[in-house]
Amino acid sequence: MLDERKRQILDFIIQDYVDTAVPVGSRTITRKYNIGVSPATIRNEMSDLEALGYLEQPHVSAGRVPSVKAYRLYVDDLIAAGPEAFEPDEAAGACFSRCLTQQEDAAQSAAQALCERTRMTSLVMMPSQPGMRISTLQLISMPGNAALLVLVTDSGLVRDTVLHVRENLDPDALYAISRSLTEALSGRTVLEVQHMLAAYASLGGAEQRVLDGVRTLAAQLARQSSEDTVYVDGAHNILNFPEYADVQKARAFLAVMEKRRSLLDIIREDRAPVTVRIGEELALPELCDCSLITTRFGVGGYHGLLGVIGPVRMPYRQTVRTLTTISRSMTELFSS
Amino acid sequence: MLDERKRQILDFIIQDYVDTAVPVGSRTITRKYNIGVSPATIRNEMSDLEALGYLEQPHVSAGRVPSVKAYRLYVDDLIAAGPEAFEPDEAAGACFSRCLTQQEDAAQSAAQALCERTRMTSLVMMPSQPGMRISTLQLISMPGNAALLVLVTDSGLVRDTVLHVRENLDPDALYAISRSLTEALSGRTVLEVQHMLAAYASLGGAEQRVLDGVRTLAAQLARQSSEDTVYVDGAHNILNFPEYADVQKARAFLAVMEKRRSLLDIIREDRAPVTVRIGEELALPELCDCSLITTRFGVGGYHGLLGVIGPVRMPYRQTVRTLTTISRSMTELFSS
DNA sequence: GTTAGCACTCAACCGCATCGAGTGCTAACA
DNA sequence: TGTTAGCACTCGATGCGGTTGAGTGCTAAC
Repeated sequence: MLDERKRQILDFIIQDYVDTAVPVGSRTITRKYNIGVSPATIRNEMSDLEALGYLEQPHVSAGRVPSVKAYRLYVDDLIAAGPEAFEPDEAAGACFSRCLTQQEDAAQSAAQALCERTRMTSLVMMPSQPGMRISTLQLISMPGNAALLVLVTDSGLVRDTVLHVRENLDPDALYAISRSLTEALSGRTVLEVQHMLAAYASLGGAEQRVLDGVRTLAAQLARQSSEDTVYVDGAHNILNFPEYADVQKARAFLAVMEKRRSLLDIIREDRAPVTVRIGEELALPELCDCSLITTRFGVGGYHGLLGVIGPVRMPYRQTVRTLTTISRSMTELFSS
Repeated sequence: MLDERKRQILDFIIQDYVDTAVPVGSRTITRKYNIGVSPATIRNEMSDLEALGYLEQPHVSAGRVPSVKAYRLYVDDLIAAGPEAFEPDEAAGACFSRCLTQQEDAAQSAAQALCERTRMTSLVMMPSQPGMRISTLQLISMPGNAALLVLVTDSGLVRDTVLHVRENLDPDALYAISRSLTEALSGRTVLEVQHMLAAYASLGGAEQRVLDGVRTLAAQLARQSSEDTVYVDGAHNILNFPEYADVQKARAFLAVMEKRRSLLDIIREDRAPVTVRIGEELALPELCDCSLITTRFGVGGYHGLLGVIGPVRMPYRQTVRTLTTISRSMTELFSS
């Protein structure tokens, strides 16, 4: 399609524009990248590239800017080699703490590491886990006539709540109750438990408190088991980019990041190891100057997504490296 | 000091400027607030108010803007009546969920409610709790050769971590270990526990894992017990104000909100039920266009702070109402 | 196929005039 | 003595024309 030189010039333009955010002129290219031809030749090539749809001119006396089609070409080449081709990003790996024991902590740590390293906006999607089952229930005595109810699921999720009881129960009694609760409910899905307990709505007394607590936690988990959750971090980093020097645009961007709903709708179906959406491909007017890269992590039945959102003019190669590195760490974490 | 009419004019100017963010001219006042004198008279009064330091002129042909001294006068009057004088802000109360069982959740919910209602930036400070003691330790069996270690302190804080053990321990055995752990460590401060366990650094095996887990949790709590923690929410709301239409300024603001350190240094010592800091009184150049209102909550030995940060031109009365309302809810929550 | 030369375009910048909101001052009035 | 109408003045905001300079497309020569 494109001959060698055109391709090289296009790559130079992408590279330069990603670095500087300034439209690239023919002289800039001859000066920065010694390519052995004069600006006039470059101009001819650039004119061809524009005719082919790879370049755009903001106005006639400005340099050229890569089009979405150009980024697409560049990115397709980049990821064609497969995620294995990316050498790990040590610095990103170092940001990510490996001694995390719970899903939520891991998701947040991954989001943090991603935006620490990329200086863009990161997102982590933990997929819904339908059919989540209860593994253990345990009551723990607390100071001040209270007890902590802890619920553990088969997938390793933990939720707790404080119950206020009238009399101070001794640990052995709490343990006995815990055992019978676990026996009664272990292996059931959180939805089943919710329905089962709806029947005991008016026992009264301490028993009622305990069952209400179980139901509350089951309800929380039921929501989690049916809804994908997204963590977003570093949304304010968008202010660092000249593309969002306009406060109105920045606000619109932040609003989208906050709602999360539309973000979820976009990424939910991603199945490829690496997916890149560029500019209008995102199909959200607020994000038309943005690109979104997502990678999958997880093993077996459990798959989540990591993503980075930044300006269309982003360092794709480096960002994919960072993402795949953190993805691998997450996969390791979840497979142990 | 100020005669009745001067005072009224000053209040009008503050009110109008808070609403519109536009310097207030003499004709605006006669038009909007029927005060029964001509613009010329207002001008004379405004000239006096400027000489007294209550008004400022951005430039000679603009209207007047209230000075920090004017806001100070206004605010001092406002809070002189004491926090009881503020009728509760029902709408704010409705944003705040009362069925929260843990400190962290409550703090976050309060921060959310505050910025939901004020559309500004909210902060919640939970003070350090030196001498925090361990109340209960409990191991709970988890699927996949793991155990959850839960630590409860005398102040009701809960921390947990997942331990990976080689063999799958049965619940009774875990309970027995929990009881002896609790017996050994209950009543000790988290610092003591940290030091005690440093001695057992190389037992090896499952025992080691458990002790390491306890030490990790104790270390987390030790940090929390010695450091005040601040929750910040809605920092991006600053973009809604024309004062921060400049992206550079907005970024500087967000950076301060992120670091938290300097925020903490400012509010840490607040003891009054309501404290208001206006503009330069905050002594941070990044916040020179901001005001900060804090209120105390809590009972007995436990006192935290709620705060709202917004432009100097903020609706002080309404904001104090919202803050005192949420403060009261928090106090109720903590006294139960 | 490449390149030097040249006319052309257009955003950015600057200076200048205009406009209008708002002021301070003065003199007249109640 | 306090209030007000009138008026000159100030100065930011807006708009306009000219200049500059980066960058282009085209043409002709190599």
